[in-house]
Amino acid sequence: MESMSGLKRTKYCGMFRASDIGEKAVVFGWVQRMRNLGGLIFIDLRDRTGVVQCTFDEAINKELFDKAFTVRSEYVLAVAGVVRSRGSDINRDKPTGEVEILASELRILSKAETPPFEIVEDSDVNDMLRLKYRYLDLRRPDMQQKIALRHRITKLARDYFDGCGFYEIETPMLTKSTPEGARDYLVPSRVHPGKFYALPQSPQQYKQLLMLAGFDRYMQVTRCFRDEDLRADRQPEFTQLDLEMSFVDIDDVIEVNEGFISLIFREILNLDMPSPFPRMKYREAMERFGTDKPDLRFGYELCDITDIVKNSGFKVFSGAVESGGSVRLINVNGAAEKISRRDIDALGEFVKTYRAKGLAWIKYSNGEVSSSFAKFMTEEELSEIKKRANAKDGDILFVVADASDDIVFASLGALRLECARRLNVIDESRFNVLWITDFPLLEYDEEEKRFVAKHHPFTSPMDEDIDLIRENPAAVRAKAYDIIINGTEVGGGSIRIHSTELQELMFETLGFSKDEAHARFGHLIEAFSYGAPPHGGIAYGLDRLTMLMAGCDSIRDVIAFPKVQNASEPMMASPDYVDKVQLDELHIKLLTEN
RNA sequence: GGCCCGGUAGUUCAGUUGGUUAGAACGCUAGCCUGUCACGCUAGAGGUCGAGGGUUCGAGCCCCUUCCGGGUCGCCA
Repeated sequence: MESMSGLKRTKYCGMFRASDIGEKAVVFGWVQRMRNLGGLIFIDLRDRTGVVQCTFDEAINKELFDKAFTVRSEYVLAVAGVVRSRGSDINRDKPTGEVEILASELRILSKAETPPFEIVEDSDVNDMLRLKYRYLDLRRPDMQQKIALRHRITKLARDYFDGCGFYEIETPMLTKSTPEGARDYLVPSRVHPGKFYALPQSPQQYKQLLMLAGFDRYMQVTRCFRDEDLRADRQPEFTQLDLEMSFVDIDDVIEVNEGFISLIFREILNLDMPSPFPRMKYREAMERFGTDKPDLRFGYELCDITDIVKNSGFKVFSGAVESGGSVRLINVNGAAEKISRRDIDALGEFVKTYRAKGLAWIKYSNGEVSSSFAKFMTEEELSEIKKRANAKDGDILFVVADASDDIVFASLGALRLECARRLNVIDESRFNVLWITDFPLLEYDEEEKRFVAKHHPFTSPMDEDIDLIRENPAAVRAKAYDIIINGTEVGGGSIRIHSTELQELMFETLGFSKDEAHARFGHLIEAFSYGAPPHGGIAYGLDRLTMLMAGCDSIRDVIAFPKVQNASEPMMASPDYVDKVQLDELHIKLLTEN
């Protein structure tokens, strides 16, 4: 091990260009690769900006050459020398390919074991191994770029919202468990035996209280915690870009945020996102795409044929209608020849995961019709279906019938995406952004036999729907909006309730007694009584936004130290057992033996 | 909690109806090589086939259990 003392970096490795020829250079970095040609050694030295080639010539300096010979991959080096041209041997694939550093000094600052996997771009290594050695995985250039991209998004966010008059204000991590919503991560209290803090699922109540406090505009880049199962786009701890504004209605929030989204796409991806962004009502999104986060980069829209088949001889269809459900289809245009019977069977299994009972289909191919259900239908019904679906020769239609609209929507919405993926019809270079608005305020929960808030209990109903709350809660629309990019919900927000009366009515509708409501949310209700401005906001999933902009399939790729499916973290090996002394101090007794 | 997919050398993978000594590429080690840049050439080392049990004359392959990972449904106000 040698000291770096006396050396000062002149430039990052990836920054050397022809204009630097003749300059003295000092670089620090990791050995990407060594090429020994016998008498001539090239070492590619890597830092976060890229690689630069360092050259060691036996004929020029035998001692230095011999030292370079001992270098291995991932050693940490300091190299001093002179930048020189590579003459005719330039490498056009690398930004630094025209030059090299002819070394006059080499210091080995740290040796390295052979890493468990190669540190190269786009390496295809088992996730568990990558995460166990995440510090090595993060050395890979593509990972460095993703983390850098994330930094740029947060930096632009802070600057942009600062320019719009937002204050960045921190809210507590140790807070209180909330009755509704996701499971909380709990933190035991040493000083209060038997009591627990909860880590925030979101700073929702705090940011509303900041509006009542008169800060007018607030933003925060903050960690949130939800103890639920993981997905490719869900981690137990994740980062929200959280905003709240006073004296605003829906359009005011949307306008500020369209400015932000346009800015980051322009600055980072050099893409123009013309605002205003399209808006679609929740009901339309469900009817056309079967989901409240539609990907509009392709067609295959849903089509309702309930009225056509309600009296048909096919009991699967007519029965579903009789039970109050619906029959809908998607037309996978031009795919009749590309989807085999085996594929259809697989897609049938696919929709069953969404609780559909089966998948009916009809194929128009070379003037012939084949179908799983045509024999039960009249010619008239079949021609009506074809007409409604706008089907042509070469198309295949998939039909789902169910007594529950939710199941029809969920399965066809997912099937639509699955077909698009299988047929590779999505233009991945495009970004499709839109707002979904007019969400229902409430949903009926069959298990709890009561209405629950679709968004959260502080969401304001539409002004014109307030009177409906008592007589027809299901029909009340919320002042809520989600921003969807490429079929991913990257943000959501709402205008909040700011009157005590309306908030109490809301709690009443959700089935809380007055006492319960005050026990759980008394602080908020009381706060509203001291002068609350109309306010609303939005929260972005920063991980998801970064994932989309980085072109990744999982948010784990844009989180430095993510967790795996069982919510553990392989590198630190968390969670872990703790000492009994620690537990005693926290007044905790385990039910299971360690 | 359910369903689907996967686990073979350091890494990524192949491995035939169950049949001799489990292979390839990359990486690694050593030697040669002065213009490479995925350097080249030569040689070599490297395997509890995730774990446990079973069937069989014989299991990487078949069966059971289990662990781990990925995706997903439920869940995620």
